[in-house]
Order: sequence, then C-alpha cells, then structure tokens
Amino acid sequence: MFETSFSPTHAAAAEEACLAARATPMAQPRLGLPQPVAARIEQALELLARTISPQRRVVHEGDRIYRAGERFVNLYVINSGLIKLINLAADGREQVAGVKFRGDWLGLDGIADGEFACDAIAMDTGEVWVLGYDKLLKACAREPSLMNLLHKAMSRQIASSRDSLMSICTLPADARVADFLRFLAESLAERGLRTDQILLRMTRAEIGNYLGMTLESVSRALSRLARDKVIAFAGKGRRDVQIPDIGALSSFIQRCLASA
Amino acid sequence: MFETSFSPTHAAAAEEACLAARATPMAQPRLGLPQPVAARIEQALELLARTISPQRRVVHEGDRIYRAGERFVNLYVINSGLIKLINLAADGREQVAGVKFRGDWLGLDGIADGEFACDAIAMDTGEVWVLGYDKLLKACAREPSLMNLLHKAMSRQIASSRDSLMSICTLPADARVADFLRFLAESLAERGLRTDQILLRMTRAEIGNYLGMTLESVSRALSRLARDKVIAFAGKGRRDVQIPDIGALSSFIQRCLASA
DNA sequence: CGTTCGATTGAGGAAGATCAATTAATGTGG
DNA sequence: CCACATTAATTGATCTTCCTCAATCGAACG
Repeated sequence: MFETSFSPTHAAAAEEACLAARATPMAQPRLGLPQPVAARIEQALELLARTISPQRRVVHEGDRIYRAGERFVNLYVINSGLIKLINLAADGREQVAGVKFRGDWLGLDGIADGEFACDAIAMDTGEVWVLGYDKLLKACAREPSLMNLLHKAMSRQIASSRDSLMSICTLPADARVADFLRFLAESLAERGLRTDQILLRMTRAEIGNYLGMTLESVSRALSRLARDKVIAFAGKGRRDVQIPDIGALSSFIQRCLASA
Repeated sequence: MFETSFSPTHAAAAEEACLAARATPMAQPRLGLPQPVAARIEQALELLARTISPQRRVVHEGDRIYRAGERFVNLYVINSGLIKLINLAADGREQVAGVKFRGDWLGLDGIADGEFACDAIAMDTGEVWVLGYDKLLKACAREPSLMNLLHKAMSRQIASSRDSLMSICTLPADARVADFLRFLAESLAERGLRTDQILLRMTRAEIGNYLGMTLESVSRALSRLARDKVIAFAGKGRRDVQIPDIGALSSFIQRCLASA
C-alpha cells in the first residue's frame, strides 16, 4: 500500500493527469455531460477576463506556480495546460494530491493560513491567470456573480476530493487505475478535448503515488486493461492511451468490484 | 520524487472518529497549539451569533442534518456534538468521508451543484446553527469579516482533505489508526476538551471504512497500540481510549514508517 | 552508440483481507 | 432481575492482493 503510486481524485486527477492533444477544440459533445460543463468553464473564464483582466503567466513543464510554505497572495486559474499538486508532510512524505485542468482554480488552500499547503507544478506548457486575492475580493463586492464563481470553485474542490478519497479507499488497484483514466477522460471531454486518445503526462510512479500503489501495480493494471481491450497503447512509448469507450472503463471497475 | 507511499489525512479523520468526554470544558492548553485554534473558533461562533443570529437546531444521535441529493439551501456550523459525513457512490459504495467538530462548517459541498453530495449524521447530541446561504451572503456583504470566515472555512476543508488523502495513501494500517487517534485527540485538544481519555463514537467498522481497511485490521492495530502502551482502554467496553501522550502516537507512526 | 530513465514482467514475500470461532456488552421480554 | 437475542470486538488461521526485489527491454538524449 505504499508505493510510488499516485491516486487520482477523479474529478481533480482527470483534469490534470493527462493531456489530450491540445489540438481538437470543441468538436461535438462526446459523452453526454460535456456541453454544460464546457459552457460553465467558458463563461467563468470570460467573466474573470472581463471583470478583473488578470495578469497572464505562461508556464512550462516543471515550473512551480507556487510552493508549499510560500506566502499566499494570489489565486490562480488555469487557462491552458495541466498542473499537478504535490503535498508535503512534515516527515518528508510527499504525494501527488491532484491534477488540475483548464478552468480549475489553484491556491485555494492558502486562504486559511496565509500560506500555501502544497506545490503546484506545471506538467505542460500552459497559461495561468494570476488573481490577487485582495483585488479579487474587491471585484467580488462589485460583481456578485464573481463571488458566486469563487464559491462554486471551492465547493467543487471539496466535493471532488471526497470522491477521490472514496475511490482510493473502496476500489482495488486495477479499478483505481481504471477510475483514474475515466476521470482523466471525463475531464478532457468536459473541456471539449478528444478523449479517444490521450497522452499521460505522468510516469507510472506518479500515477501510483497519486493512487496509493506502486508503479509496478500501475503498470500491471494498465497491461490488464489493454489485454481486456478496454484501452490500447498508441505510438511507440506506453504513454499514449487510447480509450475507445469510456463506458468500458466503468464496466471494468464494476467487474473488479463484483469479483471481490 | 514519487514513491509508492500513501499517507493518511490526519486532520480530517481525527475530527470525526472519536468523541471526547464532553464534560471537561477548557482547562489548560494541553498540546501547544490549542490556544490559538480555540480562540479562532470562539471568535468565529461569536461573530456568527452576533451578525446573523442563526437558527439553532438540536440534534440527537442518528439524526441527519441533511442528505445527499437534497436541495442546498442552508449551511451549518456545529456548536456542539460530533457529526460524521457519509459519501455515497452511484454504484452503492459508501464511505465515512469525515468527522466534524465544534466550529466546523457543514454543507459547503452543496454550493457548487445546488444539492448536497453526502449525508451529515449526528454521532451525538449536539447543536448546529442553520445559516441560510442567501442570508449569509447578504450578511457577508455588510460584514467583510464574515466573508473572510466563510472563505477560511472552505480553504481549511480543502487543505485538510488533502492531508487525509496523504495519510491514507502513504501510511500502513497500524499507522493510519494511530494517526486517526492523533487527529482525534488534537481536534479535541484544540477545542479545549480533555484528550487523555476519549470516547470513540464510531464502531471498528466505521473507523475501518473511514481509513480504508477492515474492522479486523482496526481492532488489531488498536490492540498493538495498547500492547505498546501508546494507548490504554478504560472502562468495560473497548470504546474508551486513554492517550497519556499524544507525542507517543507520532513516534509510533514514525516507527511504522521506519520499519518498512 | 552508450547511458539513463521509464516501463514491463516475473518470482517470492509480507501486509492485510477473509473466514470463522469466541467473548463481551447491550438490549428485550418474561 | 434474569434468560435470551443481538450487536460489537477480539483473536486465530488461512488466503489473496499487492509490494518488493530483480532482470529485461525500449525510448530518449547527449
């Protein structure tokens, strides 16, 4: 139970773990839910741009948007790219605590204590919008819909981290990996990106760390998923994953639960 | 960089798993941190009482403050008693997702989608304050410190659920149980309650569900903790736990990590 | 072209789950 | 208040899952 695994909070992990081909903007609704979520994200970004014209910051793979312990001044909203959160314990343990996508907020954990609780690291080239917290609050006072946006973002993070916890606590290893892929694919679909082929931007070790298992267990789970034709590997490396049918991932998870 | 470790979230688990003897109000600082946290909680409740004189609702063991799927209208703040949160998955899996204490907010997960994502159940007789969300927002507009309170409450939940995830993902079973007790004792200490003897208000099955292990594993972990004199059982049942030294729990956890 | 890093796969072992039996505590009805 | 039923907890014996260790392979990089 302790490995270099990475366990996904589906909502959060999906959003960040994988980076779909950034090309392929907004085709058709592919899942069933993409439309409303996509619209929500677009409206949110549009509102932010209009009401507080935030500073834009381009980030590259490996850049730290902020670090644990750093003084909290700004919140961040992802416009593009994938960001992972790394949580540090006092005794040195560290864990990937989430993956974030376009439209997600970063740094909300810093409000309480005035300093950030984890590192936020770009997995990709992308752009984050920098929102001074004070300035944001002033804007919220003028524009209630902005306040509503902020509250919903926080609320969503609270709810989705509970879902992650439940996946990790109640699913066997294979199902956790499948659920992680499902989360990833769903997050991408919600943002109008293609989900039939996605590029994992995390190593097996990171995925395992996130999911509470070893890298070997992640590898074996992926091999089994491929053997069962639930996923397929594209390209040469084993980082391009094809997911012909997201529903098949859910079936796989249920099969794992049933056989236990 | 990432290892296969998984660590439990101390903060969240402690808040709910155990119930200290409610008698023994506010003696002395016992840990080192209680004072500031206790003061923060008192000030928060005082501010709420003064600015929006919330409706007060007495709850008894087993009462549901709200249920998953119910329409979100109110937020709740615990004045006394212990509340557990139960998360439900679509396929029927359920999990204890948290334990909440005096000063904690409930229902924040409902803001995003307009309905609650889990059940909140009293483990104890207690009192919750009911805050109409709309009314609260209006009061926040008049009183910025109230808004600050709300934001910090949400932020704290985000940060502490990450810590919980880490505990569960990076600690072996025995250490998870120890960490849970530590969380519990610390939460009680922060609220000025005695921590040398606490009454668990959850069954072994509930604790195990919360920590991602079986009830037998919880039982064995507690037995080992007692054999190592880190805890002791008082009274007849095995639900009264004495914790002479909270530091010994941390040492125990480190010992578990070292031996692996 | 060799080095390095990530991934895969196998073999063996350990942590924890499962199954099962026993004991203790709580509650019920007589 | 006592038999009885019920639920919770403990403990042991086994079995499964997953971790650990190790070897191999492929890709990427200098």
